[in-house]
Amino acid sequence: MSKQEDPRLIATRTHALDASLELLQEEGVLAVTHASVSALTGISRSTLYRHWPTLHELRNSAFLRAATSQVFPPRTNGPLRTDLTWLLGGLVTALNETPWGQVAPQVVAAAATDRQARAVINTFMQDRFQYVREAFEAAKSRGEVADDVEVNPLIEMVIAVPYFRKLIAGLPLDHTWLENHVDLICRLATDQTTA
Amino acid sequence: MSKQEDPRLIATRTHALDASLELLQEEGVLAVTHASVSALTGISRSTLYRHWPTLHELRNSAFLRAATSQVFPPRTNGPLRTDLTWLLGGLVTALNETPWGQVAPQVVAAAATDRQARAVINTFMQDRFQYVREAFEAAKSRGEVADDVEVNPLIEMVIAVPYFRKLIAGLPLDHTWLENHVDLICRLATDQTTA
DNA sequence: ACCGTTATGCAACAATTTGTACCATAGATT
DNA sequence: AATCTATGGTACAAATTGTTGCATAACGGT
Repeated sequence: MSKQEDPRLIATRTHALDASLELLQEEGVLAVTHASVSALTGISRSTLYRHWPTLHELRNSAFLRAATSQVFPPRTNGPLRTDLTWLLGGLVTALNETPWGQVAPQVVAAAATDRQARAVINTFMQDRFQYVREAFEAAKSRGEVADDVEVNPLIEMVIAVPYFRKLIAGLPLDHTWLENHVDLICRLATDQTTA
Repeated sequence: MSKQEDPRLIATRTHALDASLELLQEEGVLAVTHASVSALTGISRSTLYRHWPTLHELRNSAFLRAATSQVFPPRTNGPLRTDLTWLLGGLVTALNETPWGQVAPQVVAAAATDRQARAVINTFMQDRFQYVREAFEAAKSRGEVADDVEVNPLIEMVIAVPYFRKLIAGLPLDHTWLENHVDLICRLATDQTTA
């Protein structure tokens, strides 16, 4: 049998990453160091170095935690408009009210030079894409969307705009915007004049 | 008469920022320090501290230089499709082949906690938005786009998707994609069934 | 061409940060 | 109870960061 892990290992990892995430949100990546996490948790610096030998690993662990801390279930039953509103509502909530909204831009920046950070973003995005894709496929199988409609660009649009608004342009994600956005996407998806 | 600025000031600023930009691209924001710039340029550390007393100022100067180093002229004569293709072509080139593509994500990350960096992004984006807006307005005055079409969400879509692909999703910006993207936008803009 | 002004370079320095090693102790597993 | 194993504490070397004083070189005006 695989032997259980020492509860002390789990405890320090958990506490340390909690603190890292907090620092990440409030003061940015630069504030996440072995020293600062030690000060915030009471865990000794040497212990932290044992768990995460390099700063890179410590920060990437924090990134990963931020990315996985907010999952919500997709939905593909209702009409396309309802499904998209649901999915985007979840994304909006995640960006507005969970650590991910604060942390994502920093992971994005890290991803420009760090392949581990890039991997965090990629897997996270693939999941998001998959959810939206399922909504479109379901709409196709219900006949709500024509079979020959290319969904890839639509999926991108669905997700790109909220991320752009929040991370890059610094614009708010409110209910009015959401309705409008879903409207546009649905028009593109159900327009029969597609080439 | 306003006396000229000491050429030595200009020279050090120029050389230092050139080097900062280089470091920014190749090794990320963290690599931009008074010490590293000094090593790369030969300018003494103390001189750099005189010009940029804090690390913040040094890095923000580098950000600003990256943001302003690539301007290209807008165009509003041809049909909407042509104008948009032109504008997006410029953006794609900027993101693919100028420092901005490498630097932008780092400015975005900094903007999450630093108001100066946020300002750099904002002014930069406002210019971009303005260019695209002018293209749509011109199309309206030509009667190519109905007067009651809301352009703001369209402008956002035009710009959001390439930024998302490049900075966040890590996807390529090629010619095929560009054509496709312009197609979708034009369909939204010229569709007369708008509510 | 000269002279006061100003920017730069150099060196030395304190303070902080970063990473490593060692040892004693507390907790976990058998 | 005995043996591992993880943690905490300390001390330490090395690198980094920011400051200061002074000599030198370059500039601008006369």
